[in-house]
Amino acid sequence: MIDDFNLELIVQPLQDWFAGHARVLPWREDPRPYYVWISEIMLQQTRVEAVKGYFERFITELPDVKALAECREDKLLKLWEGLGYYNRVRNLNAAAIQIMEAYDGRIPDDYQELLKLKGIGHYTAGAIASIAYGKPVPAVDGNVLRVISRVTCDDSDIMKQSVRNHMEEKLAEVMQAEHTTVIPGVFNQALMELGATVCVPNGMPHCMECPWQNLCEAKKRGCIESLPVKKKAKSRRIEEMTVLVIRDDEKVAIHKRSASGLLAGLYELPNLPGYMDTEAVLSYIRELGYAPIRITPLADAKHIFSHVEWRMKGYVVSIEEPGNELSAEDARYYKEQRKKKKLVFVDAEDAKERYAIPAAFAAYAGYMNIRLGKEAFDKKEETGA
DNA sequence: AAATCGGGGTG
DNA sequence: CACCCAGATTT
Repeated sequence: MIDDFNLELIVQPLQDWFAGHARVLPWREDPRPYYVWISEIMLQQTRVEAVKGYFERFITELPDVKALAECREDKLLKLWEGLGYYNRVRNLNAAAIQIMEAYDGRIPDDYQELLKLKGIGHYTAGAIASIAYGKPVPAVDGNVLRVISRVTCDDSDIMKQSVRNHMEEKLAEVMQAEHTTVIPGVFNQALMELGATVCVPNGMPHCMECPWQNLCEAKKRGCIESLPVKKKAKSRRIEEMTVLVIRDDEKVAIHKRSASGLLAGLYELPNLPGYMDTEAVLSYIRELGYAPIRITPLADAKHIFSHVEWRMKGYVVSIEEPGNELSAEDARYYKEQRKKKKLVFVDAEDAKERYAIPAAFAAYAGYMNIRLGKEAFDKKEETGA
């Protein structure tokens, strides 16, 4: 139990260990508030390795709060493309505007003020206040929940908000004690570093490398593998859909998703609910007023989100613009249809440079001559772009 | 309190 | 395949 454990004991071994084992990370080289903020938002539910490249590109492109506040949404989404949880970057933009208007462009150093900013919750407010400003407030993330529940051998369900609040309180007491040796930014980062590199979530923790190996209650009692306790997540629902690569000689059709919901505001390949056969696809294409020349079925694909699984059937449809055999009335009707479906024809270069397209369509990206997801980012790293 | 919101690494 | 990750917001 966390209440039966003297948390003062963990401070010095942890901070000493961190001094020799902190990873070198881009946002640690210059922990100015703006860099801490951006990195913490990117790191939400996202691994350090995935964030590194995005962080460097983001701060180069948008070096300060003002630049972030003035950036347009399409560019923000493009900078975030592949990172996921796209509301994070919209919230960054909204918060930057808040900071410009209410805080004269300066990121607040107070925990309660930070909490008022869009996209900043308990964890991130604590991280910014402690790492960038040295304030003694906790930053409890998944690593900290795991590490503390193990060292104190606490079997409370860490999915419950009440358990998280209680852990924050206990850590706040330690950090704000009278003659504490806690260095807030070091202490919080060290807890997370220990969780990420030693007291790991997958597989066996590396207890022989742990600065707490002689005081860890879970290790003493041999219950490390049963901690932390987490209620199981609900299983995913499955959605079947048909994805279309509609193209002529030079361009391919894309579609802007709705402003709310899954992948809000991103561009996608046109798709239809359910599995459709060749004939159904061809009649859909004709409804749009295009003349299909050839249709080729593609390999089935699957994409897994946290709470949904897409099972996709794909087709490449080559089309040509209808000639002047169309009556003026028909031409008008078709134009209306396309507008209603919000299809945009772009060439591959534009799709790659300007439009944020989620990794869910990576399996079919090759047919539009672009790359998506991790492949896209690795490719950019190679070419130094 | 439960659902929503991405994508990739790992055993 | 399941689980998890430097979580926040909405319902």
